[in-house]
Amino acid sequence: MDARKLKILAAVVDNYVKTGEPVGSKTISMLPDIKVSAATVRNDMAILEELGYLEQPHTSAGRIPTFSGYRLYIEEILGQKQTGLAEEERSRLDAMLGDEENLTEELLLQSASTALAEITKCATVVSNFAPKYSVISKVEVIPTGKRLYVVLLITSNGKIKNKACRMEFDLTQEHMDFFQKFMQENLEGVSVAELSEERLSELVTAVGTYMMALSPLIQGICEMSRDLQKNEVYVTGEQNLLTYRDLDKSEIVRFISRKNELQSLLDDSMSGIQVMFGKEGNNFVIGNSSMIVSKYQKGGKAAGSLGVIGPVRLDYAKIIPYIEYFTDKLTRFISEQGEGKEEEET
Amino acid sequence: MDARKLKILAAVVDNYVKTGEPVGSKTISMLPDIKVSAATVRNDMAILEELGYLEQPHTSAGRIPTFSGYRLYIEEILGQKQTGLAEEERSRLDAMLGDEENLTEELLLQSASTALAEITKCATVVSNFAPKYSVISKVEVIPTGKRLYVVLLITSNGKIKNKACRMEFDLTQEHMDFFQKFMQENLEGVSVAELSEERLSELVTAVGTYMMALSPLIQGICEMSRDLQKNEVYVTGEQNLLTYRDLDKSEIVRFISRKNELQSLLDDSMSGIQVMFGKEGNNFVIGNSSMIVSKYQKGGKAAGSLGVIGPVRLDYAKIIPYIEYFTDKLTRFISEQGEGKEEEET
DNA sequence: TGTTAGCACTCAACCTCTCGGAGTGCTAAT
DNA sequence: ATTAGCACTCCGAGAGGTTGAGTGCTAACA
Repeated sequence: MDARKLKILAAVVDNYVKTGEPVGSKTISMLPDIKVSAATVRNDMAILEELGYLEQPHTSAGRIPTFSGYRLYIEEILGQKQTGLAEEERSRLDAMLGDEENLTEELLLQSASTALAEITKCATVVSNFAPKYSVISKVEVIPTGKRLYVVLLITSNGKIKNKACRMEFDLTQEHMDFFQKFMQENLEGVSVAELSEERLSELVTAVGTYMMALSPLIQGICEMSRDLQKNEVYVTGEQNLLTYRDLDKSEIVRFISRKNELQSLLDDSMSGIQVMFGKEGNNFVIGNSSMIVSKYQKGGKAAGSLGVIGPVRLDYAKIIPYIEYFTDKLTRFISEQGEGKEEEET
Repeated sequence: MDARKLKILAAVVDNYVKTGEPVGSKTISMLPDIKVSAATVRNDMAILEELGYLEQPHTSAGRIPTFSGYRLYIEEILGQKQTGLAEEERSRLDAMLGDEENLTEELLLQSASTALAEITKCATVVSNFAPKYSVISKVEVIPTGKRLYVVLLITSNGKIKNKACRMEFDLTQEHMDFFQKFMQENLEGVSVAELSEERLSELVTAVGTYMMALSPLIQGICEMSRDLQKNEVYVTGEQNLLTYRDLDKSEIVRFISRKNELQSLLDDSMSGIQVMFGKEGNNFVIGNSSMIVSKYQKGGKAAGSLGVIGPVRLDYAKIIPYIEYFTDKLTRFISEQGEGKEEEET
């Protein structure tokens, strides 16, 4: 695989991304940094096709990149890129994030993902790995109607969950005080990760038959803790996907309604930029789509990921730096925020 | 407008809804309850066209209903329908709502809207009018990080809002206790509707310069109260819209991203079934679409609405009873729930 | 041995033309 | 008032032809 072939591959990708049309040998031979004739390019393209990097939609059409072709191209880009973004681009991105007042991790994630969706005209995906170290900091019960109570669960990292529970009968103030005190004592400081069903059912038995009636509340806590342990995945800008002709509309629809399954693709295992192509195995994602994600960190560990989902035909050279910029920013922001918290937790 | 013309109009609508093709005179003349010949039907159709109820896509094609045609048709349906749903259909719908355990108004709304989306293959819209009579029942501040606090607002009808606020400096326990007590005293029992910006800024001044630093928290309450006063509008099943050929895809996309503007169409003014057609003035809705909504009630007043958005070409005769069934159910459910609450509030 | 010009070949895309059929409006008869 | 008959309109599907971009191969060339 000599340098010229790589150059030709890159030219095919660039051109195809730009125009959406198969790229012919003549087009490439006329590029400024290709010094050889169309015939030579043709020979090389035939070889690239044999190697599985290019393909022809039909005889007598130009070539388009295969998934492997894109992969190789992206590796090339990632290998040589060290330039990062121009100053003006960075400030443009910053402007899109909105004012820095009152910023929280969540808000930053949100604005980053909408900004990314707007720039790239793709759907963006954000996931927030359930922090292993967060602990319960508060449990509360609030009556909101006849035999209707809301249980509130607050974690050390500021997540608030609430759940309405219907009871068999009205609770007395005494009941509620007891429950709250009991839960506070038994759950405060308990890591969310440890909040298993068993642990809670232990509590139910500990609470005794007298308090049997409180089990809906405990059930509620159970459900909330399960939610808290789940990685959250949000997708924004799905509409953007509809504008691409090379994505199948009905697949997009299926994807949108099953997007929670994305979770399985986004765990905290890998780090750095990761590019996946649709329908290479994972058969719920959209065929002919690609997903670019990068992780952001918290205390040295992957804390979540941010990325885009779009057609395979994407301007990777532009989009990858954008995503990296945002995840870097998130990592930095969190570490600044985190300082105070770490102290608190020691 | 004699009975036969109405029958013919209805036949055109029925047929067009079923097939999507313009309907010709011959098709209609062969229907069992049309006793006249095709030529007669043609004459009547020409008159119906003159009256603006039918139109021709082009000469020498069949007729399709105009918006007015649909309107008239729907009025007819609404006029004569009193049958309601068959028992089996009702139980089918009930089954789709899931188990009745632990049901809240919100959950019921949610399951009704997903069920409706599934049955009708349309998008469904749900709005929850901000209840005018709900009052603040609890205010709370919880520290969640360095200079980071969450303010919690709970209303008498069980709505919980929370907002993270970044402060200039860390609050002492004393500060927090003061704030909480102060707010509790001044806001508890205050109707959400009265929670204007002015009222809150009065509080800020009342609190004095000493507590000036607490203004981010009060700001937070401000924002939450604004949210609480807003009618909530949710749309589900937008994907379904994409499957209709007679809706413009790009309009759907625009609609999805601007769906919060629906709010303006869904206020608590009217009640009963209401059918609107896209692009008859409201120019943000989807052209050639229709929206059927019905209101559900709480204490005799409209409390929210539930409906579907789909192509104009809808089986109104089926869908309208479905929607009515769900809104009736909601009204009933709420009034059962409400009993306890009303007592509480007196 | 790598590169290039030349040439025959392929195939999608586009245009044009034709033709059938569904449906109409009108008129005259019932 | 209703109907049969008839000439007319126009969409849409299909057939056929042309164009042009692009290819693979071969033979000549450095």
